[in-house]
Amino acid sequence: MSAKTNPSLKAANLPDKTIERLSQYRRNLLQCLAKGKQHIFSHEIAQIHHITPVQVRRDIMLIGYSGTLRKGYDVKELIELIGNILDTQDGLNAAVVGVGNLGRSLIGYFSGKRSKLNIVAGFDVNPEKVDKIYAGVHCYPIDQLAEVVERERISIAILTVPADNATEATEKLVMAGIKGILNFSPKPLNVPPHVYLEEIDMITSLEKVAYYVKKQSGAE
Amino acid sequence: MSAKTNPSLKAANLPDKTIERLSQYRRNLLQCLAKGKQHIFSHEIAQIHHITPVQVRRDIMLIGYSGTLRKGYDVKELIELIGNILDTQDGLNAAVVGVGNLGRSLIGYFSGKRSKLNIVAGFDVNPEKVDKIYAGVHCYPIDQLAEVVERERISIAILTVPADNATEATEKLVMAGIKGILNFSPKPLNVPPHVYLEEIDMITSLEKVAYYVKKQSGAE
DNA sequence: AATTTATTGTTATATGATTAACATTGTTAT
DNA sequence: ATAACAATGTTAATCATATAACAATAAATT
Repeated sequence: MSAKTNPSLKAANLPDKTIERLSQYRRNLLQCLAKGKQHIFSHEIAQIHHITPVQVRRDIMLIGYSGTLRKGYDVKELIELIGNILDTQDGLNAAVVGVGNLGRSLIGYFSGKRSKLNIVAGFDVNPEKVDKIYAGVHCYPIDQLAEVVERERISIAILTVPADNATEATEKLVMAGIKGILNFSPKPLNVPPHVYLEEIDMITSLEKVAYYVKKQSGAE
Repeated sequence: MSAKTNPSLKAANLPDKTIERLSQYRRNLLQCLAKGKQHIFSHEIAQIHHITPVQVRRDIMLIGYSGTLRKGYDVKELIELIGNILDTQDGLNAAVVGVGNLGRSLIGYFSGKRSKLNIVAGFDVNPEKVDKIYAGVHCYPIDQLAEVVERERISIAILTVPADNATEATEKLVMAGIKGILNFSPKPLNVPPHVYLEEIDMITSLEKVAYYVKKQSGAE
């Protein structure tokens, strides 16, 4: 592929926020497609996501796709193109580390949904959970982490252990060669630069809601 | 209170990201305090959270607090001041709507942790869950929502219902007078402008991790 | 055929957030 | 007492993101 015409090169530096929105666009585009909708306008996408049509068009521009005037974007093509950006050809495997309520909720959520992003293992310290199957996902003991990560080609970890175990678990994940971590624990984690870390801080999010509720309620 | 000296007025327009960080600072400051640490430098806070000391000082400046040279910030005072920003005097009550794995995980997480932000009720459509107690939280049927929200003075909803029920549940929440929603469902929700909406999109976050893992792994 | 309209695609501007630069000042060392 | 230092506090510059302005054009209308 020549550098000039390679669209993935153009997409090499997509803004972070655009990546997030592409994921969200795709989810809804899939629903549109399921409903038989073949074309969609930027303002329709915008309305669904409560953003401006310009933003939608800009995002789509950045991934190098073009719609047709007066007809909008071809839903199927757009989905495919977003897939080219977000997915790998062979898909990636993920593991849930910490099979508590949250971990099981995530397993249930993903099981069988995406073909390009699969949860293929769970890990837990609790012997009662080990070797059980949760929504089709086998739960292994933590000390088999390195072994299973290699065998199942797991590159992503979803960290849902209690705060006190988060640091230790992270070290093991890094040692095992994990490439990306989605951290739900409220502890700031230390990972080397080649491991991508994404945080979901539910407590902070809730406190933020509280802050804005307070603010709107005529302040103190 | 004069406008000039009222610190809450100054704090009226704190950046969104600062609010998030304040919540995170506080969590760790509480731990520091528990360990007996009475003073802390900006670079220490920064190291914990993997950000720059300048950012920390700037955030603290914005809330109108001052440390002492060579000694850093008084941990206790800083915690208190962050509390003034984030908390209300009497605290706020929250409800978990959708008592599945995710909902229960959140209930378990918060139960008895924060005095200023309490989960006081759960709601679910499943008759088997109704009137059960989860980690001290009573689960009500959805059709008692308005009633219980008023009685328990609930202003915040944590929405953890399946995607298909999210829109309907949101309407009911808005009708019931909820002031802020923390939405875990992957559906874009429609709320009037006086209701603050914060989204946690776990699927998008995971797809983002996948994207960056792909990107780092030598592309394609 | 000419004009209007509805839409996309792109460039320019504005806003928001982070980082850098630097000014300030107690404390320690000489 | 003076100088050097280690920290804070603030202003300025840079960077990222979103919004606004507008250019282009195919389709519909007259």
